[in-house]
Amino acid sequence: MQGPAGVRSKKRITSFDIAQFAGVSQATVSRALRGNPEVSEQTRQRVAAAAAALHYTVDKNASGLRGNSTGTLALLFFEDPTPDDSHINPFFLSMLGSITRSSARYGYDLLISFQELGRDWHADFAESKKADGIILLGYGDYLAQTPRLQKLRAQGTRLVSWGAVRADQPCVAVGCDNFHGGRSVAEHLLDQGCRRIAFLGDASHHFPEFQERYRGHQQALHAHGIAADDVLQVDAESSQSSGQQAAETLLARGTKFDAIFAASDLIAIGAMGALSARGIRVPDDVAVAGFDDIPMAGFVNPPLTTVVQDTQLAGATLVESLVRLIRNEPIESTILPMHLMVRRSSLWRQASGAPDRRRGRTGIRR
Amino acid sequence: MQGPAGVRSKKRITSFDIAQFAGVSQATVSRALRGNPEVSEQTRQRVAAAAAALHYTVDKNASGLRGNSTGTLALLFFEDPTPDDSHINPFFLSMLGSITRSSARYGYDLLISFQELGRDWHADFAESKKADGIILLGYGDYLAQTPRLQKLRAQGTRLVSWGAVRADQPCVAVGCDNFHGGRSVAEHLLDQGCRRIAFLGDASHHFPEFQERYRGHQQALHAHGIAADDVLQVDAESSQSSGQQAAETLLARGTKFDAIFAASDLIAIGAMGALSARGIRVPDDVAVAGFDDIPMAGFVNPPLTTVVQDTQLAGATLVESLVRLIRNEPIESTILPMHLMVRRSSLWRQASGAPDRRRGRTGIRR
DNA sequence: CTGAAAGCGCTTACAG
DNA sequence: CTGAAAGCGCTTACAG
Repeated sequence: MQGPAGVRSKKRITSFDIAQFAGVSQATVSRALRGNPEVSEQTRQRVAAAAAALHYTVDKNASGLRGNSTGTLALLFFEDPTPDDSHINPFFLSMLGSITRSSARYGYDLLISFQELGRDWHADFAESKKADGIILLGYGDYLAQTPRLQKLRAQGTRLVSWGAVRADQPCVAVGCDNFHGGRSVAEHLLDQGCRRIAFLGDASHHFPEFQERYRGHQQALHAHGIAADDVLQVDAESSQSSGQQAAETLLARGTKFDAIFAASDLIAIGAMGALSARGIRVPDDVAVAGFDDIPMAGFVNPPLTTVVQDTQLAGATLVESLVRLIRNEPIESTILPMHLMVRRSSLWRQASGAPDRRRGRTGIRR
Repeated sequence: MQGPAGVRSKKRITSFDIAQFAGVSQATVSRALRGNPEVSEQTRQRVAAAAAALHYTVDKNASGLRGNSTGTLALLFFEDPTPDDSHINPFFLSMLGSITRSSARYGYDLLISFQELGRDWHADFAESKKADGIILLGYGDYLAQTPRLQKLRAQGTRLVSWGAVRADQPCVAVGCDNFHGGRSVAEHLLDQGCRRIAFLGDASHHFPEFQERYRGHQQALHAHGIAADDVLQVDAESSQSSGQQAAETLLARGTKFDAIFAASDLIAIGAMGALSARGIRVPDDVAVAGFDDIPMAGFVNPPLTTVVQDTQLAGATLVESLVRLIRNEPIESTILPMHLMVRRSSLWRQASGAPDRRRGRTGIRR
């Protein structure tokens, strides 16, 4: 259905054709098209006109082979290997659009690839010269990746990662202010009168973003003279099913709690499902808040209070950082601001009129 | 932060290094690594071992330049130029994951790019040899694209589009069964007792997918002896704001309606917002159904009845079709099955106990 | 400011 | 089954 097998109807147009058409040498065509300032404006325009007339575009492969850049950025999504080909975290999905647009704005193509965290991904992209630089995206155990990142960096590979920003980062990172995000969620829940706030999310150093959110949470508690209680923290990774399990684990512990701060919206939504299955009402019995503001967050019932990360800005910053790295311009890691978005799921005090409910009580009701 | 400016620490390893290491010629290395069957198994293994030992990967640019394939597929998202850098249609987003995975499975990299429908996109990808084939994704006015597609096809460009599958298609297409999807929605609404079913969506030939859905809708009405009423059709494109506007237009017409069949979930969600703002209850006053089953659909209130398209299968089929095209294997357009997912938003008859409500009535209440 | 020439790292006829 | 050689279409020193 696509024309004779293996036959392209036209011979490829090359820079030599443009040279002939414009009456200059092939080398000049190349210079003119690359915007080399040594080329005279008049020549540049003649070449540009010839290229347009013949619908010429520079061959990416030849250009990439001869020069030292490919004009391509690689976006690597890291996922834990899920058996069930499941959906991508919607938060990352919404960053994808902005990363793509930003790449285009800088004149780069974007190669995307899903990687399992365990796999030998480092060789592939930089070394086979598929891309000039790499953006790393994904929650995950960054600690396990550190040696690889350091090796890559030593080889001169340009890479920027999304996530936790810390001093010992093996590469330039862009992330949002997880600490203050976590603190503002906890403060908000405390303002609602909640006192026994559970935290659902792996708060170990294996998940530095969650860990920062938890640190913010703890600081807010501390400022209110409340001691953190380990029984209120349950590990979870960022998925609905993990959130559901974590909530069930929490319920099984039989401890009292009046709020849940979930380390991500997916965890929060999973947890709300578990609560609802037990007949526990949100926010009347338990206030719930998440993190990320995925598109779904405003549509669940009740709408989810969460922390908004500006994915547009995040994507743009990632790309800009990487481009600067490629151009050998100075660049530092960036912490982006976030803000709390209060929706109904966390309005606990308002949910009940009774002032006595402001004190700790059992979140578990039947 | 990434090592000395512009300096890569190692000299690039080439196929000549592997040749020397394995004690064969460079040509043999190339053949062995490409899986050329002429190479003896013993040699192939020695080369593979050498490549692994030296962490060698074939240079994509050189390979792409010399050979006639790039090992890359391009995914082009078409969007109407939205001024507000807004979010991508979640339906397409969820196909992205499956397309990426499928590409990897066939050994292709995936280049993605957002394109404005009006722009001169055709030259870029095929002609600059960035990709061996192109996947076109997006709702949009395909009719306006037909000449371009035909030109591309004449040039031997491999391309596969998602969307309407019709005889006069200018390229191989993969799409879901929009006609039967539309019919099953309408039948379901009729089963609920609805008789005046509005259709929100551009049903012209400019939006062939919506048009097919509308055709299915009309056929179901016809089978029930109901004449289609133009006053019940309002144009909308696939966005929440457009859906909201369309619902407002419908309400402004002052005509009676007891159900809305929205041509996409985003339209449906926008319409539900408009209804809710007027105090019209869903599904009690007006039943609503959508199309696509975006992740949000199950979370809106009330949960949205919709048509499920299998995005996993869709992505896999798109990639498989394109790969077959590239390999010059015979390939036809594919229509994928879909199924109705009934949720609460359409349970109109059940919503009210009164049997007399089964007949036409005003959807507009205050 | 422009041209002639080298060469990036492969793939693939062409021989043998 | 394997090797020597040509050449894909560029970019960029090197001259002038």
